[in-house]
Amino acid sequence: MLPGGGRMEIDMNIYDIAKLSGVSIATVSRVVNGSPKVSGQTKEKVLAVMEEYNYTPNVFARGLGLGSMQTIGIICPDVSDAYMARAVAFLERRLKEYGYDCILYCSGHRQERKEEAVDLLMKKQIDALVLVGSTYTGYGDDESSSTEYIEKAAEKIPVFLINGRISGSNIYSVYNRDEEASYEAVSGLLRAGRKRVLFLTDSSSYSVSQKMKGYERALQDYSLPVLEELKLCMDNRIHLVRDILLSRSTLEYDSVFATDDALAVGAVKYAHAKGLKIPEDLSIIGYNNSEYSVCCEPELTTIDNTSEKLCNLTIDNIMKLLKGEEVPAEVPVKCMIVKRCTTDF
Amino acid sequence: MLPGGGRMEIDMNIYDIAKLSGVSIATVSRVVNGSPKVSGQTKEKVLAVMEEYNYTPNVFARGLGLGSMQTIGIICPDVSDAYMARAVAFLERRLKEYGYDCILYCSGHRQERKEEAVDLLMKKQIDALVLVGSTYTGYGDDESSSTEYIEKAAEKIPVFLINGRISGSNIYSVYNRDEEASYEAVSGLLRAGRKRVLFLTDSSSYSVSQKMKGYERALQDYSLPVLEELKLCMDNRIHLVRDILLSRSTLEYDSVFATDDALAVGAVKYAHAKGLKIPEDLSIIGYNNSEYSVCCEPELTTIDNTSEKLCNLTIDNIMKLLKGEEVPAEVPVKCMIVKRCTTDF
DNA sequence: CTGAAAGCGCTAACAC
DNA sequence: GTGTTAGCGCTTTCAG
Repeated sequence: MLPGGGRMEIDMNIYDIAKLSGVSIATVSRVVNGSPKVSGQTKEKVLAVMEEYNYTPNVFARGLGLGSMQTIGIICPDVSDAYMARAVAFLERRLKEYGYDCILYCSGHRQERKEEAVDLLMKKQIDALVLVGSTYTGYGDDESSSTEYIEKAAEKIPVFLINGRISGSNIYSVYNRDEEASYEAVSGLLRAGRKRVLFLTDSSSYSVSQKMKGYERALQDYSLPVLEELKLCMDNRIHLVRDILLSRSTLEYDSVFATDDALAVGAVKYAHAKGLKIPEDLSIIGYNNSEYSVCCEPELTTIDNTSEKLCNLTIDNIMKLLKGEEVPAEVPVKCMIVKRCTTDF
Repeated sequence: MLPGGGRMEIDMNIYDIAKLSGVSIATVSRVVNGSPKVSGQTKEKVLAVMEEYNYTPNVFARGLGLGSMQTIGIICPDVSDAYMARAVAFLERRLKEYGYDCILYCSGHRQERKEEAVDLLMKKQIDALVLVGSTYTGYGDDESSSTEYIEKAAEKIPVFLINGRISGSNIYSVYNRDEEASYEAVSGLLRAGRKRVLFLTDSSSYSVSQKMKGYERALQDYSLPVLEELKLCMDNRIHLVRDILLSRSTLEYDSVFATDDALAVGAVKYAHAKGLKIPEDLSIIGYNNSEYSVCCEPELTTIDNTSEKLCNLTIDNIMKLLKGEEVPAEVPVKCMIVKRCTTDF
């Protein structure tokens, strides 16, 4: 039974439209693709018929001929992470403006699954690949991390790294100057008299390694030792972080530099649980300038690494490249420290 | 110039593989699709060749024939929202396990853009459509909100609502019992002696309307008036909420019931700014049991509406349906109140 | 400017 | 079991 006044919604194909408008399928194809060599009259006629019957070209058939489906693959370790989510949301929105669809893959941090993600996405005949997060830079969770799979993908389609850095042909990196920002932040801590800075992270990635470099460089500049015991890695769930910190009761530190806001909030919770005053007894710095940083009490001093900026630069690159223009292989971006209440500098 | 020892990576097609393994394309197709009627020997031979040349069937050609690409469309208003992000991450992961890819669209809350999202996704020949969030239930930001576009999509492919509820053929809803949970929560507030409960929300959706119903029913059960001035709607950005609340200095209330944790945190920040004690001077309840709720100080009493549960039920439905099994059109799910520190009940 | 026809790579009847 | 063949719907030469 059909609804009252509704037209029967049967999918039409190019032949139907051609017949209905009294032209050949080639002509229909031309107007669909906006070819200039169609007379105004025919064009309008065809357009009218397409409109009337609500015709949509079949993407598969079109893809078969063209070998492209106006689709861009996005891979990130985990969209439920606030930083990733913001980046993906932003990418998706901008890319859609340009008429591209996004296929999303969450790969986690394991090498094997990252390779699989790239593999599967490549089979989808995507036009470009965007990798969000510096985990895709050979610093995965397991030793054997290699970026070969990315370089291989780049042989076929352009690969864009957001906050990652791989050099290779057809690979384009936009990343934060994390080393620099971390150096500044930790220096601030040391300048304010802190001696033992806990380095808190939740993964090992290029970005984390940069942050650690900055951390170590600052320590060295202040003639302080780099202590392995002061480097901790754990999942970035607030209560979990607090509890782990509480359990490590013999570990001494007067400040925390976290590679992610949620970790820093965990440290804040730890301070509360121990009755430590912030920033007097414990000074804390987060990373990402996420909503978490204004959620806790006191609010976090954090590093703003504006994923929007990285995303925008990347999208510019994508569009340029797809239009055949030249694009820079590497774009480093400066991050700013947002001073709030968990530090006294 | 080709890289040293690498094999030339030219895409092969089914004909190449057929030739190389000395069989017909039909046989290759059969082994690709795991057809049982292929002898073990031939199968292995073909498999070996496919492996050796790293053959991948062309998805377009396959899609053209099958009219499907093992792809499921996901639409949500905004992945950068914590609740959505969690749901999308979860869906993506589970769906991938079943061999489905996800195309993601963020539609915002405007009717026009929601219709566009569905439209565009339908053209991608997706096998099913998942709508995350109750905004897709005719309660969008503008008056003219209709769910006709969803019903129309459901004529072609099954549509699954996560935390939304539309009845119609080929539409399957899994949603929280928000009315009930809100009733319980607000009743708790009233039982503890609160008289003026601020209702804080960030959108108008089916879910919000249910929460409001529960709120109003509780009020009525305690013979308290439903005051329109105590219903506020604003973006769920923490500092923004705090500032708006501060600016509405004449508005009086002794408790807040928020439809989202971030809003509730905004209220916590407001209380801090005004020097109000929580929960003594201001009692606050959030919604979603997100990390925000354990991030602020004191930690939020909130309603756990476990998107995981809704997602799991939905995925079960999808898989059943795609296998031709029967599935329930509606599955209501109970939400629990997680009591933490911002209430005194 | 327009039409005819040859693919694109794969699936699924249908024969053998 | 295996091969042959006719599409799937569209793009794109190549003629006209």
